[in-house]
Amino acid sequence: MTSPLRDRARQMLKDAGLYCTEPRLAILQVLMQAARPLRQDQIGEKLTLRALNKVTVYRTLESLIEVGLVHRAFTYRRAGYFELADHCTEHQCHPHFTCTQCGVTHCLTDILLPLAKIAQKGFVINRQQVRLEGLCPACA
Amino acid sequence: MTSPLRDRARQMLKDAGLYCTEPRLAILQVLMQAARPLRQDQIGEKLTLRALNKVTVYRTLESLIEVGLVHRAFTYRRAGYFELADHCTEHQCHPHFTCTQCGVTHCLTDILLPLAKIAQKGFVINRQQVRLEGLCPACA
DNA sequence: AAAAAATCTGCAACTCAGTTGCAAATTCTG
DNA sequence: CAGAATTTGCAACTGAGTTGCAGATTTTTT
Repeated sequence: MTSPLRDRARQMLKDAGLYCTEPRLAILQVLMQAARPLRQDQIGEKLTLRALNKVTVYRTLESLIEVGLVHRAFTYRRAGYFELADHCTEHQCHPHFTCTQCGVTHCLTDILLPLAKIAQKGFVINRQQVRLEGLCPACA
Repeated sequence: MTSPLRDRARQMLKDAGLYCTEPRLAILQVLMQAARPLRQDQIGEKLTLRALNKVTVYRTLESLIEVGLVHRAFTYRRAGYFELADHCTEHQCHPHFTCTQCGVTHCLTDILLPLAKIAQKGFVINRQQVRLEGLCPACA
């Protein structure tokens, strides 16, 4: 029960200082083969060897995130926050910067993405959102 | 019970072709005065005239989104999706493009934001995520 | 301005993602 | 291999967001 993929996963866990357990190996392998961000339940479905309790999946993901092997990805649905579309054009919204200290959101209007470059490659953009988090000048 | 803010809200609803109701006026006004994206419960708390059922708040936000007056904003927590951090440096993750048709996520490595420009203004960036949605070349 | 039509609101009950406490199982260390 | 440290699974829970439906409100029609 070994494979190059599995060995790489094992090494990643070792390097990160995490216990090398079956659930972690399995989940890491699923993510390494994924072509897109996956939800907890989608990860569960892709597990071949044995089913894992969803609590385990969530906790495993949490540890993998903690050591920097995995991160969370956004989607428009289930975003949880709402704001006026005020400063946004049809397909593009000004990049936002949210200060993790004071919570205020700044609109960085001059840091727009070079959309033309993307369109040039044949991508049709229907929704764009850029989000930055950190400390604003006042809190830094 | 009228004010410039309220009048603007009223006009926005009218222009959008929505019934001009008390809950919609109230919620729109809250969002117009907000310095940051708000959750449903935070919006509820800021309502001064009268309390609104959370179902009403959610449905109102949904209609406002439908007509383009409001949009959803991301946060790292509660993102719901997970992916390997593989291609990401410490504070910066490659811009992602997700095709709404086939669901595949592409990494657009050469469309990075000019981070230096932002740092120059005194912002400290701890987390950055750029997400694009639309049609990929194969699906367009 | 009243009545009819269209739409919206609130309630109660529900679904579904994600969390918590704890005992049993697994992994690492010496 | 034994003991210590950590992880896993279960069951039960929390909290965001949804649904059906009856009653209320807004707009349109006359």
